[in-house]
Amino acid sequence: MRLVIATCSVDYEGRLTAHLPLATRLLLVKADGSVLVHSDGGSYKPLNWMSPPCAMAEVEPDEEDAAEGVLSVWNVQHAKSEDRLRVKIHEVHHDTAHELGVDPGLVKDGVEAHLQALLAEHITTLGDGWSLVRREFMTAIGPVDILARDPKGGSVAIEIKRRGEIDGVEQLTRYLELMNRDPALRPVTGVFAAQAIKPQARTLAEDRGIRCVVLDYDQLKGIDSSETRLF
Amino acid sequence: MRLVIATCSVDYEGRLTAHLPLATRLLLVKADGSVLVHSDGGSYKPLNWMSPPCAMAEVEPDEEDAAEGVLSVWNVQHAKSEDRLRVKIHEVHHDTAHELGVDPGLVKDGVEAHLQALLAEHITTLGDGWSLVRREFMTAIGPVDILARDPKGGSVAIEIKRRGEIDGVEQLTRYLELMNRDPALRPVTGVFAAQAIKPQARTLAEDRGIRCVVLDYDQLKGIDSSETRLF
DNA sequence: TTATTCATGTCGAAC
DNA sequence: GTTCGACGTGAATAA
Repeated sequence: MRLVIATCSVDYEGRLTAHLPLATRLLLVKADGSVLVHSDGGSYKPLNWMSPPCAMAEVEPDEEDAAEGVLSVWNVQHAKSEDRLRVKIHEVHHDTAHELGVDPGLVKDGVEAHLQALLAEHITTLGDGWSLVRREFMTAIGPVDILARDPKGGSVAIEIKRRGEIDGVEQLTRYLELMNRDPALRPVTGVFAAQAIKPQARTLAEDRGIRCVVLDYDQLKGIDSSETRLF
Repeated sequence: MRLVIATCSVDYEGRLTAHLPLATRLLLVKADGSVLVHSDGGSYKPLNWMSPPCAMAEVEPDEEDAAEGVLSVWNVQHAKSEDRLRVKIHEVHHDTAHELGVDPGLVKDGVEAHLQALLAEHITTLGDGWSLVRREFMTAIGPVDILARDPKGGSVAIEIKRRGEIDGVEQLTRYLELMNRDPALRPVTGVFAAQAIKPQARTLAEDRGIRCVVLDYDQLKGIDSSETRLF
């Protein structure tokens, strides 16, 4: 990993065209050749970048650039597309390289899969007499998160999202439409479950007869650990 | 901006829980207090991070951590949420700080708005005899990108995306459903226009009688500049 | 402020 | 390799 603090201008050409005027920035060159251009603020997203696979070539500036004070030009070319990043360096304030080795990677917890497991385990969160049929119930257009049975024995398709938005309702609607064509399954009703449901998504869901349920992740986890404690 | 190369472990707690085992990484502390943890590969996305507004406090390790070789602990706390990042530093290989100043920011070109303007200007790309009614035609659930008239005088709602995916078809479908309830507008047909259309989106659109059109950005731009050159 | 949509999205997993 | 959906999505823009 190479760290360069430099006064530079940057141009990107690819899926769009973008330009960064002359200013002092961090240029980060990773072992795989990828380049990030960071300012001293904003978010984790660089001002400009090139993703791997790519190759970085440091070349002499042409006459015109040299006359404008450019010391060096970095041409970063993506290996599989026409995306190209060009960094014109006017002044270098810092330039070091470091050996980091391969990173062991991130361990995550708390995402949709976990929500699905918790709700499947505690399906009675939806009401007394509910039972789990199966998780990841396969249909022609993909798996429904949970297939359950309500107290009256009716089939219920449950779509789980961390954030309940309109596209989740559309997804569940497509599943329901398909499943209700199957004589062996129908009638199938829907439940849209999420940690938070946007008003527009709720309106659309309820308009289509889909029940909306807000899940409390900590509470579901709490049920889990309190039950575990009993045994 | 502070650049630290350190052997460290990192824990994030917030919208999810994540852990990074001990390894050598770049720790980037920006002027606003935000922290990025980068490995020497992957993409522009850090392994872990804290977005502003946040505060970073460097504290002494507790006895247990110290016994495991921790020299220093960074507690990074988000100002408006419970999100917290904790970096346990075992060894520092590099530590420098740099003044960068405020960045003038990025200048972009070539996004959806531009596509919309180009297609509106060259609506006959869709066929001879087509005419523009208006851009951003307002409906109760939001603006339709372009409302046009086909050679037979029929109203056409056009949805433009850079990449045509299923949610764009759903969006257009909702517009069409709504507009076809209006006696003053109906019948309204649909065109789904994008620089590239995913097969699944195309299938869904055509199944619903929506015409799919692939836009060539460079060609549209070319028409533009060649016309300009004539006058 | 909230709500919605865009993104050079990125990323991972199924197919 | 391609397609698909999730993301600590983030960021900008409109309401």
